[in-house]
Amino acid sequence: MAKKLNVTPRKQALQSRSRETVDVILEATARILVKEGYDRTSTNKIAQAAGVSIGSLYQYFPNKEALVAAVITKHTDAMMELIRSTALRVAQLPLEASARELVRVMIEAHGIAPKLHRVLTEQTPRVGKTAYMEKVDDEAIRLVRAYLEIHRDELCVDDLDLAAFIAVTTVEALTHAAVLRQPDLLAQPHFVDEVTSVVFRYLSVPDGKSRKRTRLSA
Amino acid sequence: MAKKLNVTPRKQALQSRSRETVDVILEATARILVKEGYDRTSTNKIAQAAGVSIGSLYQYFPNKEALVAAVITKHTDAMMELIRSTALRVAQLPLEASARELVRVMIEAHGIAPKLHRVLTEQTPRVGKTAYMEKVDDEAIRLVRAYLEIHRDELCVDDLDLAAFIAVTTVEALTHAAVLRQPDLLAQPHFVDEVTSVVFRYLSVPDGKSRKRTRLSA
Amino acid sequence: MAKKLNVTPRKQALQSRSRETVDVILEATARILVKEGYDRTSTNKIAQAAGVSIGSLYQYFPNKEALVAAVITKHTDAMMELIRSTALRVAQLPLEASARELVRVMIEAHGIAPKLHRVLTEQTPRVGKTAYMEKVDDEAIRLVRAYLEIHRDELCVDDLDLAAFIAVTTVEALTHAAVLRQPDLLAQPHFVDEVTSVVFRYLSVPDGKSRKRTRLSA
Amino acid sequence: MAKKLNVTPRKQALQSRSRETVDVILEATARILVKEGYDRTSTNKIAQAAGVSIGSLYQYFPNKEALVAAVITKHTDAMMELIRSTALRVAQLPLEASARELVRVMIEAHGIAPKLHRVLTEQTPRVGKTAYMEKVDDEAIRLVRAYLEIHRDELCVDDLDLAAFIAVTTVEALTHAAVLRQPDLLAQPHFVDEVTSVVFRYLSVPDGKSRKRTRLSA
DNA sequence: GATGAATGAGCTTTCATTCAT
DNA sequence: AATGAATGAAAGCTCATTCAT
Repeated sequence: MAKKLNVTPRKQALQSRSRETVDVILEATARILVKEGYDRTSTNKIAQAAGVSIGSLYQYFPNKEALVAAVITKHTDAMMELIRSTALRVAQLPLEASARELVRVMIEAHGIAPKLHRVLTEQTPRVGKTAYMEKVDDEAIRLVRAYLEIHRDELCVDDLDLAAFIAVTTVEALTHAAVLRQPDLLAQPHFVDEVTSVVFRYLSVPDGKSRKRTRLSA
Repeated sequence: MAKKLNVTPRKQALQSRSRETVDVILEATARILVKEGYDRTSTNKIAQAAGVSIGSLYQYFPNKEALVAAVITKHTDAMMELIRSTALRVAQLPLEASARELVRVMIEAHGIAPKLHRVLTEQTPRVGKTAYMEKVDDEAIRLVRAYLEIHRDELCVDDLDLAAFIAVTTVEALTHAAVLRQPDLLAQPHFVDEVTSVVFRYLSVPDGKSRKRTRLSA
Repeated sequence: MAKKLNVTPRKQALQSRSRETVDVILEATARILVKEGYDRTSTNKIAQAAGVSIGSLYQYFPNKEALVAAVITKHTDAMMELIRSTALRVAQLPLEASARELVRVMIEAHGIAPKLHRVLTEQTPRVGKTAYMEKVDDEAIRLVRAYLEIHRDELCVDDLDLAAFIAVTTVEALTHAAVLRQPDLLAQPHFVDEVTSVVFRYLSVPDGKSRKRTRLSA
Repeated sequence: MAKKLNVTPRKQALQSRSRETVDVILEATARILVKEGYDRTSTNKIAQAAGVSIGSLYQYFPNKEALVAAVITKHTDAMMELIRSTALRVAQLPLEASARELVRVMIEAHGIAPKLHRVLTEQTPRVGKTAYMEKVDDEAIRLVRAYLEIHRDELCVDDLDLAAFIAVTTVEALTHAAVLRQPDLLAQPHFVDEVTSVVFRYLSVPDGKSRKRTRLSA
């Protein structure tokens, strides 16, 4: 019943002229998504905003979804690049400092294109197999999982998969909510402190305790 | 630029027959939203699924947005009812138990109609001024804020607004992610423990410490 | 690869208003087909010619092919009605008279809407399973086959299936070619004589011969 | 109203390389016509199938119609070559043998590229002034007319124009129908016998009769 | 009130054709 | 000569919405 969607770009714009055209189109797509929202975004508006004929647009992208998918990929790639490079940098730092860096880079990543981020988050139907941000989260979880493995004895948690999931989801959610709903929070320096504290306290062995945290009473 | 939207239902539908029709329409709307996604949802499909003529549908709702808005209101009201009643119940409980109850009720609330929840979360453009879930979160934050006020001396946080925001956002995000992406997590009882732990450790005074948590070193 | 085409009409226009709309649309379709040819026929032109909105057109027909299919059905039905009623009438006539009637009715049938007939014949891609005229031919062959069965002993042919196929195809082709390419032929009365003669001489026992025609030497 | 069409190829392509390119393009056109049908045939697809840039294609053919016209010409030329050479060969043969040869060569001619033949027959709008096959038929009629002139005293028909028209149209139609709709008929040797019989009996003086056939009674 | 036929703006997409390189 | 990126008119079709019955 549901129309099958081919989300892969149409041809690999190799010449510099077409490379440029593709870029112009993607930038226009992002602009229109922000300005109009997903629903009111149309291929005609995109082509017009890009200063490109509708025919050219369709030479590179088979449909609207493919355009949005390309924008998503471009944007999540940018976010992931930041996160990955931070992950490398903090591998040897102690837990608290790393947590702080995780928070910092998440805020930075959400700051790349906050309005676009909002549209992609709130309105874009899942394209292909994965919703926007899921792949960012998934890779971030893998990176954090690896970090936790190395720092296992500073931790009071058993299930590292779960811990990584919780840490990343929490930081992502708080950052996300701050960016979208309380942008003034980001200015206050203790916002970073507090979010870091959430993660650090969750993961670390409390002072004067044994590594294994006593199970909370039910 | 953007078309002005009248999102209020058309008539109060006080008579019981009308009340019924409205319900039928809203249930059909939810069903179609789940089955087809926001984009492929059309008023004609809804009318057909509801067994109501398109004309009748427009007698009760002035446009498509109003339909979706009504579904959102209905669904968030149901969630809020759960949360509010829990809030009343736990007002006198100690912090940890309350946190646990907050987690529990959030999971419960997300379980009311998970597929609809997903569509409303991921695809529905903001209706009126507010995005779906924002009003749930906002009221939950107010309730938690009130609780924290009462329990202030069990806490190690200064800024109760921020603390409430963090607590609610975190629990909501973890619950949400679990429901949508890791539903098996919900079965494992220690998921609740862990999420409770995140909140409790963030808020509570660590053993053998003074109330005021020492600022984490940067 | 090839797009699947749904050629069935969309809804069964029961009310008299819609019945009328459907008729108007089909008449316009035939008109545009004749005026513009199949390729230049577009649903928009049809709607405009019908004095109907494009939306109304699509309420009854899912696509251009379905429109053309409906026109074909309507036209071939009209042809078949003529042919069938003639078949009934000539069942008891002797071979030559029947042949003459077959020729006559074929000319009549081709005269119903000769220009439309040309477009449907020459330009319309096969729709559904059967090309235009094939179903007419097929039923005509069945009718002639039945006739031959009854008049078997006036014939010099063995294979009645083949004989019916040859008789119908020949008459159809000659009529068709005359209508489309030599319309003046139709005015000359001996055209009917000659075509009748082709069929009659092929089928009938030559004077002074036994029923079984001697096989022509190879 | 209808766009004026220039159907003549663009340059004579006398150089051997150009000649080759033109051939490649025409073969690709035929291939695509068969594979996709006339409607879905596009110049871009043809260029791609030919391994030639769309620009080059337009260097040799001014538009799509010219391409199709060239394919038609090529194909009808091939058919006519066969028919013409047979006509030369049978000029001195008696009527029945000639008729048989006419049938045989028509079947052979229809077998040159049956799928292409079908597309050209059923879907291709008339190009220039003439429909596909009309020119084949017209020349075949001229050839048969000449034959009949020579063999006039073996015939029982007066109007040689009409007789030639009837003979050619009949054989063409039967062969055509057999190829397209009953290909198994072609395998049965008595199919040729029967078709020959149709023509021969129509044209020849019945045994024991005077040359002038008595007018069939109405 | 209820119905559903009708509307038409506007969307996605194709494709013959041009033209700068 | 060849290339293929670019063009844009125009096609097919959907769907929110209206309104005569």
